[in-house]
Amino acid sequence: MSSERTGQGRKKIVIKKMTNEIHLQVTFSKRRSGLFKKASELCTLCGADAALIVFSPTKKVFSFGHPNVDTVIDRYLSLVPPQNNRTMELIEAQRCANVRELNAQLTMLNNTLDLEKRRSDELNHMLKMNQAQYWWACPIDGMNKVQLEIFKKSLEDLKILVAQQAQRAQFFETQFFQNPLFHPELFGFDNMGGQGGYGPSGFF
Amino acid sequence: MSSERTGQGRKKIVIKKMTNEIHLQVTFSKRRSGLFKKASELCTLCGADAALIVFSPTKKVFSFGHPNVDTVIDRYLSLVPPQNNRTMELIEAQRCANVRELNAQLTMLNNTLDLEKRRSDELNHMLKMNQAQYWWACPIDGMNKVQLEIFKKSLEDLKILVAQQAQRAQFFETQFFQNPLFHPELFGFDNMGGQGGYGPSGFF
DNA sequence: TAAGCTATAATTAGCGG
DNA sequence: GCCGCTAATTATAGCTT
Repeated sequence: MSSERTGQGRKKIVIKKMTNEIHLQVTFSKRRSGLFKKASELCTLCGADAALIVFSPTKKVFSFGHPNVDTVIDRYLSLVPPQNNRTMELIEAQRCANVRELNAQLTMLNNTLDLEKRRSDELNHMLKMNQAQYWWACPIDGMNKVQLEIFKKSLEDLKILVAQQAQRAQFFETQFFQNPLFHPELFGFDNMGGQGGYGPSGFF
Repeated sequence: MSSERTGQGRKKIVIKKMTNEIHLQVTFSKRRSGLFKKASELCTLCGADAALIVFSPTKKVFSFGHPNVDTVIDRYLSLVPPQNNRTMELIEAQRCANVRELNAQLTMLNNTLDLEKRRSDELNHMLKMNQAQYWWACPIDGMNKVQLEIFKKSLEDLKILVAQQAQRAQFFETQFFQNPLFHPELFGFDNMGGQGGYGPSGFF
């Protein structure tokens, strides 16, 4: 069935123009998305500004910019930062911080939901197993007790996660409902407002 | 002699603005070169044209272009209509629409999570009751079967809700990652970078 | 055409010089 | 700050569905 040693995995390639058009399309698509991801990560991690413009072999255009393409291009074309419009700069900076943060939040949210989905599936499966067993085993025997302990623990974790998410969601809702552009005191807020670590580590 | 192996090797990191300035500099340097390498490989492998401009946190500029930066920029700018006031209005309107929509999403998400929290509490309580009963009642009697049925149903509902939310979140993530300021359909060409989902399982 | 998989190549975080 | 090292994480080439 599945364990045919079909794919040998990734092979080394030489960086030369690909000849096979089909492979080229696929490779372009994969590598393009990888490139854009790396660019966005660089911006997020290091607070760098960047613009990336790519024309596909079929002449389609793809672009990414932080804070946005034109701003970076302008800066590049004339390495003179607009001194005459500091307010706009601040507003732009604030907006970008929000968008960046928003992206991070959405990423995290997606991760969390993904995890919850998986856990939900597991619980569901476990429940089915439990039910199936009721026909031939008495749950008073240790086995079911253990299962239920785990089950209970999972539910408690879920509860906590849900509560945390609700809190986070509320936080951002607040952020956006109050037009941030008109809150100068917020202008210094650095990327993330508080309650740190929403990576896997900070979360579980 | 190869003395003690002090390094533990690479550690997983969260894609969030780095706080340590020293680490940030090093990371920027490494990742920048990696990014430029990837860009150049994409051009060579697929015959794509690309321009990449990066401003370091310390405002230094780095650029790469194939065939060269200015050519690609010109080509890009010629595709994007001049930034007249009407276009700016459209862009701004679009952005506001996104934020408004996002707020609606967050509100809904909050409501959903609230509901789920309550349901989770109920289930938890139910489970405790269930466990308590194990000492004197055999769960094979209809009562527990019914409870577990409800439980199962609840989990299934939760699973669906979570899946829906994940989809929505992904939609918005895509919206923002793909340079939302330039919706191609507004300008008559298609630069949809497709393939959403940076972050979880990637992206963002 | 796109999406998923898996083994492997490539990148890079954390240290030390 | 740059270079090198090593172990782990990520990206992805070649297939399959």
